[in-house]
Amino acid sequence: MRYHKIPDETIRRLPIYLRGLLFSAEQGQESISSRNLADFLGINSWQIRKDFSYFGDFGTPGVGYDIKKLIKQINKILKLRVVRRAALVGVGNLGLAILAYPGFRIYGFDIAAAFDINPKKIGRKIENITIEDVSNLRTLKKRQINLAIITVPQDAAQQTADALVKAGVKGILNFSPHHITVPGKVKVITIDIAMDLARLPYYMPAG
Amino acid sequence: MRYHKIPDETIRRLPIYLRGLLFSAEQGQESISSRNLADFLGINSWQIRKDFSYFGDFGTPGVGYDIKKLIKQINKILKLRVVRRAALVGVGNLGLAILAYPGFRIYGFDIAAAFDINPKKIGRKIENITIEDVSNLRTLKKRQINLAIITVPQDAAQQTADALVKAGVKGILNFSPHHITVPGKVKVITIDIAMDLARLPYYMPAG
DNA sequence: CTATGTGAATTTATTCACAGCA
DNA sequence: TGCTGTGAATAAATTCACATAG
Repeated sequence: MRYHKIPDETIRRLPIYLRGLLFSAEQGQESISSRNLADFLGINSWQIRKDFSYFGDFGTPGVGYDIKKLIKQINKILKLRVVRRAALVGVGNLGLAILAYPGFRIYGFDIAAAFDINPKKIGRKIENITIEDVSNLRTLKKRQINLAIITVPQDAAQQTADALVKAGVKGILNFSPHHITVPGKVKVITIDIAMDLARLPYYMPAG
Repeated sequence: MRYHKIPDETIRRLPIYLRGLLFSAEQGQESISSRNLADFLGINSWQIRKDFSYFGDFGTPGVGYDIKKLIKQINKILKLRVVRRAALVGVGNLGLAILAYPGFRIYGFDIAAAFDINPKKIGRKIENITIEDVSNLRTLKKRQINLAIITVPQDAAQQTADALVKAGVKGILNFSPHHITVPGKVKVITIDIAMDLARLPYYMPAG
């Protein structure tokens, strides 16, 4: 299996592994067994071993996996080795929460700019970032920002995406609960934070 | 295929369909073809037809699907027909954003209570909800709240979950980027809003 | 002629079971 | 003995192609 393409589902799990490995590294551990990592993350150990087997040799039988090497390799696969600058568009409640959310840093992301359409918000400084008018979006290319997070109301999502694509953005994380259409070169991941709640009752015992 | 179990992946997509169907209904449409729904949601039309085929007969060849019937049926499957009351624990930035987020209502959720550990926040009123001390969590059972949303810092996630389970909660949407362990009867869905961003670079063209 | 509904084919992912190494 | 790594087996999901109904 060594030289096969890494399955999409494995790619989806890599950030989860990364989180667990970074935590273990922080604790001073140097290696971890698939079993221990499994318990910590709530994933099966054979799933972890299988996933890791798609790339390289990081484990020592009887001991476990070399944490540092594994972190390095996962970062390489996910192309996270360089710090990536991202722009946030829409500084409403959700936008504010994302600006303040510490979790982006551990994956190497730096939210470097924030935009809004509301004149009252423009110029305000949040988390060391000065909010700019959306008309400034076209400066993103020069500023070497090619990732964006959309947190605008859903009826503004598509036009925001259009402006971002025009500004040279190549990846969009869309928190507006609305599908957006972009040229094939641009990758979009859409998240509706309410949607996951919607399938919780299905899995809950009757009552 | 009519009488088979609905695949988990289909269940995951049902809330997406619901969103599209509710939008179409709002526009005054009475039926919609798999193709139109597909374009709107960014999903393949054959995937939609296959998914719908797992339950009942809602389509008319040459016309499309009956929107109202379909909404009713999806709500029934997801057990969303009754308004469900949910509690939110952790009124930080993300918690505030979720309290203000309108998207929960369309799936029939009502965030009916909010809790925090910080005495300065307790008693404050946000979106018509008075923030209570976490020690009040044990009143949830009496108040018939059996769903909860966790937005506390990650080191407090497990103990929050424990308190929720003790209070009779049966489903948890966990926004703390940390796996939590609960008895088998309780369903947990964990979301890390940064994690999805982490796999964006992998799918982006080089540059 | 348009659009559903579904068996069958294909692809993809998960799970198992165990050989082999430290 | 403990834990990795991986072929093989199983399961699940996607995609196709087309018969069928309005």
